[in-house]
Amino acid sequence: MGRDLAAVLSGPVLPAARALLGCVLRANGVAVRLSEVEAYHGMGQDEASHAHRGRTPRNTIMFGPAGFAYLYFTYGMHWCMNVVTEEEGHASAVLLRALEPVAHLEGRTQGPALLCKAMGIDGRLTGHDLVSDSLHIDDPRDERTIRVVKRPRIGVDYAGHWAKRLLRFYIAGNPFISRK
DNA sequence: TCATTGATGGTCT
DNA sequence: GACCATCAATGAG
Repeated sequence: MGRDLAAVLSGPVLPAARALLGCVLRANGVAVRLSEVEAYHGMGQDEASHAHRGRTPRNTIMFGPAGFAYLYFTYGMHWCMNVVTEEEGHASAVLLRALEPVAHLEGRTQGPALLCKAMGIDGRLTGHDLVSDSLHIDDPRDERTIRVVKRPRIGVDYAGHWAKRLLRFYIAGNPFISRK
């Protein structure tokens, strides 16, 4: 991971989420481009965040330093991946919701669980950093400006006014999006 | 096109 | 015991 991206991930979650759009994720030898993400704030704030009630065994990686993977298992069958952001002790993260293949890739990639399935990512990677051979995120430093669409997050209707906040981001015009 | 539901099991109260 | 940052299949309109 480049120095600039690492610095942004160590800062506030909104710019971090924005910066991850268009970045190249590589896992198990496959490279893809991130096309849709969601931002989740830390403890005591965001009612949709896994960390909002405090630290538990599951979410403890969210409280660590930025640039690590937080994997969680949900609905009895799906893995979803986050990138931890902000400084150690602040539990915010960015959920990876969809990606655009850059080479041949089997299966659909529009949705957080589909993304993990297609990339062969599961709970074994939780707590893993994003600078290794098996898991890596890089900013391609593309000169093109990415137009970002902001929408409410998916599947968090229980979260009161936090459900309405525009914390879901995707690349405008990109077809690899989980939902219109 | 939209709403509903079953699958399936970890996590937290 | 209830809930769940999901997905695919189903059926109504």
